[in-house]
Amino acid sequence: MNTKLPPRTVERLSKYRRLLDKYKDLEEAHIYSHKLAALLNLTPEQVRRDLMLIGLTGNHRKGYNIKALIGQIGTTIDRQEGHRVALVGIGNLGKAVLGFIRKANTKMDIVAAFDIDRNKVNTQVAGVACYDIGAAAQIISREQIRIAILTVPPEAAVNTATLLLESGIRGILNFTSVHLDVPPGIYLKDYDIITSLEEIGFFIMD
Amino acid sequence: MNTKLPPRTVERLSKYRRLLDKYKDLEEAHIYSHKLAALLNLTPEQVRRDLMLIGLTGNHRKGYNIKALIGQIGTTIDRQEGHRVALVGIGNLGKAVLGFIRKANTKMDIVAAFDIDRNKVNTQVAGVACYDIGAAAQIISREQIRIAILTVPPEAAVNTATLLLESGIRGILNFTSVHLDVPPGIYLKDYDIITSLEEIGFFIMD
DNA sequence: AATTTATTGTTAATTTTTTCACATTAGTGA
DNA sequence: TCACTAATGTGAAAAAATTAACAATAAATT
Repeated sequence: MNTKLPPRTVERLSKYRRLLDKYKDLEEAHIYSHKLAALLNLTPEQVRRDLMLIGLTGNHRKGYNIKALIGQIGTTIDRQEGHRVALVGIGNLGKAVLGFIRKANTKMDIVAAFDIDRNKVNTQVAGVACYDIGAAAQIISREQIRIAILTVPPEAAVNTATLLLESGIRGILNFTSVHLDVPPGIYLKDYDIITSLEEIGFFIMD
Repeated sequence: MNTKLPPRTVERLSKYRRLLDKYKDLEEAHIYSHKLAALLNLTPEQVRRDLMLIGLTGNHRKGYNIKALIGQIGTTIDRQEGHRVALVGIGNLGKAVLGFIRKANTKMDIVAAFDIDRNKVNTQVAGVACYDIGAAAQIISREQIRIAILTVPPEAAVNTATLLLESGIRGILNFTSVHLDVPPGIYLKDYDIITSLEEIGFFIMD
């Protein structure tokens, strides 16, 4: 588990696996770098380099063994015991995230969800126990949760994030479009829909 | 409107504006590159270079004028007439996207939504007219929509995307985690929640 | 068994992006 | 008015990421 992999490579490895997961029981046992590249709008060189970086070696004639590839990506980017994740904010976006993860066959397990809505607290949402945000510190600690997905309304973002960090969260996927100030050692990843859209707007030619 | 801006710069410009939009009527009239950098986890040099690239010039003593900054980013990355956008797939994620855009004060206007659910078709969802996906070609052409946000279930992704492209869509923001094959000239941007999570999982230290 | 072919593995070159370093400069205050 | 301070603006250097190029090679073919 080499922490020196470039972030872009880690992202692509995750994508290779997710794509090939669909292929693994069907079709061919092997795949060429150029095929994989075409399926993900990358170059074959990039694919080969990524696989080289995780010490995976292909067959000069048949390409890469799909199961070996999935396995090697797993031993590289997964933690053996998986990751225990909290979903914080069970609105439309939160529910959508639950749906994605449930289908995805990943080592990321959502083991608790938090909200302030009394109608949601103490129920199950898509099979996940939902707690009041006030219980977050206790549950996160008890359940040893290290990653949080933040899908609360923007006005709640900063306070909620502070609470999460105090509770032992080490990584946050922040969908709130609010800037979060996190101390060193915490891995924060922001995603902002508007930014993505505006980028598309700029680059489409008219 | 210089099409030669690096994609990263365009992303950051969008973020500067979104952040400063909140500041523009309050507080100071100016902001320093180091302040802006701190607010977005960037370096001051990066901020200054980005602003330099769009021809914006600051005051050596006061920093950058916030309104001028917002204005200049707008003339650089916005199309004057705005962008007409379709939301395709009105599930949880689709509704969440609607919410974000409604709040965001952006030039991206969602002017139509599509679904196959009879309960949604011919209603308004968050103020947006909802049509049957079968009417997409007609509506997209009539409304001159150029950008689509794809939030349909994965099994519908490829066919829906094909339909969109045939209808004149030039840019797609794809949330389906399904690979889309698009011809040159079409700007495709993928976002995959699982990939983001797995990246966090890899980089948090334990 | 030798030849051909198409692919991998990897070094080198290139391009892109970020950071450094510092001259320039607008305002401050002695 | 004249230094002083704390910014900006930007060329140059460095780092990161991608792409090109091609030797090595595994299988298929003759």
